[in-house]
Formats: sequence, C-alpha cells, structure tokens
Amino acid sequence: MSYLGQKIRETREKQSLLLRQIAAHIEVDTALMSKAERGERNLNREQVVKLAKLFGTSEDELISLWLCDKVIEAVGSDPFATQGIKIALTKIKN
Amino acid sequence: MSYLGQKIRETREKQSLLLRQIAAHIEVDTALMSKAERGERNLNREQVVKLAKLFGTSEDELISLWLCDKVIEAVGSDPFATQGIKIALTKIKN
DNA sequence: CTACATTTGACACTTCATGACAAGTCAAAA
DNA sequence: TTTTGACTTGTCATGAAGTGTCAAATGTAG
Repeated sequence: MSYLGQKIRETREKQSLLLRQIAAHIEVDTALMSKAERGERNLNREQVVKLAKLFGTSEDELISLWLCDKVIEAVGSDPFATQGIKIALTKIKN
Repeated sequence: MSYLGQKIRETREKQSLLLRQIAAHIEVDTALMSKAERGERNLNREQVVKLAKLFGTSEDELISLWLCDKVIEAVGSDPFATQGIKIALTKIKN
C-alpha cells in the first residue's frame, strides 16, 4: 500500500465517499481508483490535485505523499537507499 | 549531466581510461557509455558495481550517486520536491 | 591528412504504464 | 437465499519509454 493511497482511502472513508464518486471526479474507472488506493497503480499529478480539491484538504500534503511514493519506488529496497536519498536532498537544495 | 555520470567521467579521466575500455568492461557499446557519462542514459545497478570495481573505488559512493540520480529524476522539478524527499526519508527509516 | 576518441541520430526490440472492461468476491438488505 | 451495491481482480489493447547497437559526424592530437 502506498502512502498516498493510504491517505486517500483514509480521507475518503472519513468523508463517507464512494470509490465510484472520487473516481468520477478525476475521470477514471472505479477499478483504477481502487488500485490507486492500494498502491497498485499510480495517479498523475493532476489527478492528485483534483482529489485534494474534492477532499478540501491541503494540496501540498497529498502531493508530498505522491512524491514520497515515487522516491521510495525509485530507490526500492537498495541497501544504500537512505544514503542515496540524503545525497539527493543535499543536491536538490542547490 | 547526472551526478553519477559526472563522477564516472571524472574518475575515468583521472585514471586515463578510454570510454571504450570502461564500456568493454561492463559489456556495452561505447556510445552508450558516452551517453551514460552525460546523463542521457541510465546504467543498471550491476554495471555501476562493475565500474566501481574497475576503478577500485568505493562501491557505495557510486551506488549512492546512482540512487541520487534516480531520486532526482523521480521528483523532477516539482515545487514540493524537497518536502516529498524528506517524507520519504522519514518513512524509509521505519 | 590520418588516426583515434567521442558524440549524435536513427533504428529495432523489449519492457512498462495506462486506462478500460468484464467477471469476481463480499457483505448487508430484502 | 437471492439480490444489490461496493469494491477487487485479471486481462487486454494501446502507446510511451527504456535498452543496446550501428553508422555517420565531430573533434582533436600528432
């Protein structure tokens, strides 16, 4: 399960929305939305932004989680993952 | 130019090796090696490890840079890139 | 000029991502 | 128990992106 997916499901259930409803809002199949919540498929940036709007929650929290998932996927379970991410962080600041 | 590519070129030149030589060592075309040094193509983990061995330098430095490039590519130039990476870092530690 | 190192662009081939559909599971209501 | 509605799963088609190679172009030192 992805961190973004987790957050989306959590928020959706708190607001008593159906998968079908949020899927419609970002114009994708319910099946895809289901997979997205379970981290089996990725959403694109636009779709995440739309969800944030629908939920009325902060866009940057959702986007950050979306990026977080991407980062984690990028480094996988490499033994040097932490080190790699740390270096990326220092590099990106400049 | 990728951080890994930069490092490879730097090291290769310091050791007066030819592209063709290091390409042969990891069994790819010279053209691909040239692109890899300039960040136009990615190497895989194995190839990076082999290069570290050829160079006689620390494997984890090269792998970390390789991961670093992947992370940076993953977040692109997203305004929330830094935040996303930071979150990934905290998540990955647990 | 020649020889050699490197770069570039085009190409085949494979792998992966995307989105849609249909069929499946599952729980609760009727 | 049958039905209904929510969600999940597997499969498929399409297109995008990645991989490595080759030949030609460019650059550079002798």
